[in-house]
Amino acid sequence: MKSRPNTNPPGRKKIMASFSQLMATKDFQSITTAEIAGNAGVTEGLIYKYFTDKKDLLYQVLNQHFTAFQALIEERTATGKTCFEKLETIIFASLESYTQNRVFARILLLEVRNTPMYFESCAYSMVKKYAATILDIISRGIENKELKPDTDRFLLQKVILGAIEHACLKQVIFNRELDVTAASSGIINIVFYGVKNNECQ
Amino acid sequence: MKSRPNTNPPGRKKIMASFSQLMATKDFQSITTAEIAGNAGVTEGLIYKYFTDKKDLLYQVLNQHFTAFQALIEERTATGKTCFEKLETIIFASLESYTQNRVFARILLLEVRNTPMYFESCAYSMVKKYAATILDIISRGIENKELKPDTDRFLLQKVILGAIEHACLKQVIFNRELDVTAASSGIINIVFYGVKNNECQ
DNA sequence: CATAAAGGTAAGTAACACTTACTTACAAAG
DNA sequence: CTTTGTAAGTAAGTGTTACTTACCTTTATG
Repeated sequence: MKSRPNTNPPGRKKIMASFSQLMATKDFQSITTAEIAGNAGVTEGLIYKYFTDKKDLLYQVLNQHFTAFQALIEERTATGKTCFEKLETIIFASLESYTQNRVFARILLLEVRNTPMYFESCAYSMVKKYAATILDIISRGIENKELKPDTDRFLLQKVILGAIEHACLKQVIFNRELDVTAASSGIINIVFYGVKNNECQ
Repeated sequence: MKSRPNTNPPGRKKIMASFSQLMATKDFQSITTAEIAGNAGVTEGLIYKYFTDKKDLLYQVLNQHFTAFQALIEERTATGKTCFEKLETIIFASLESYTQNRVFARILLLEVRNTPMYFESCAYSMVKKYAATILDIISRGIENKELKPDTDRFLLQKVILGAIEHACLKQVIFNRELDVTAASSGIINIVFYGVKNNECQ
């Protein structure tokens, strides 16, 4: 009675790949299970051997992408020194990931949030971990006096998260190009130095 | 042959009201056309006399809410004097609307963006108008030297839009309370003055 | 080699968005 | 007062599609 190693069966991999490929050109709703199966070269029933739901398939694909993304983030932010540098790195990496992997971005920013079930999925816990990373950098920035002591950590976190999303939202939706470097340095400059003009007029 | 006035038939109104009511407790996908009709006291077929689609119904309801919202925004921003005040007003009004009208917020922030069709709807042109209002305030702020001359207007617009959204996203999703005053003044302070600590340490 | 479990298939089902063909109300024109 | 054209509303389908159930096939090991 051997407990077979948790191998990822070829059918399962094919289904996820097929689905990812379809998501590159169509939205979730208009992709049918028949289409996913046909494109993967398996039967429709097999989808439900590995995924409870069509939505579950979506979450699993998102989770797969997010796992790679989170690893990248953690690796890169380890090297940064100041709070400023770390936040710029994380913003840059986020925007870069979103623009280089439009499927990932489209799923995360446009397709999953409409279902309550998502917020109980493992994909969402990855998002929470990502958000926590940002919050942690902010907290340390306050501690070492790099940031103003009365900074609202949670609000700053939300401003940064929102800025990242909206900086690439239009580009992701309409498949346009984005200058990642300019956007990330622009965001971090606004948030750090503010936009108020202090020069004498 | 009298051209009857463009009256809004009772059936149409009942359908929109019924749908709005259902959206308060359920997500779009799990609301059925039979449910909408039953709750409205009409037959299913009538929905398709007034709306091309279930999605079209969603957009029309959103548009209705947004029209009221945009009127509010325009009325209030007229009174503000400085760029700072105007932006604070618009952020406050947005957050207030989102928290007071959760259905509107849920539709706008979570339910519509997943379909390409939305971006051709009249509801989306309202959103563009709203975003243009913010951009206009920023542009004037740069002109009259209230904002730094090298401010990236479009990026600042995105930071503000993103901040508004993320400031209330969690509250909208999980139906929690939000301190609108604290959030809006917090956002505007971060964006105007920045979070960098300039005090001598 | 028996067998148990995982990998995979094929046919079917229920639900639901949307259609079609029809009826009723009603406001003017003749 | 009748005719007529149109808008409001109904009732009974229909095709598609997500999901199920029962079944076959391969493989690995006790």
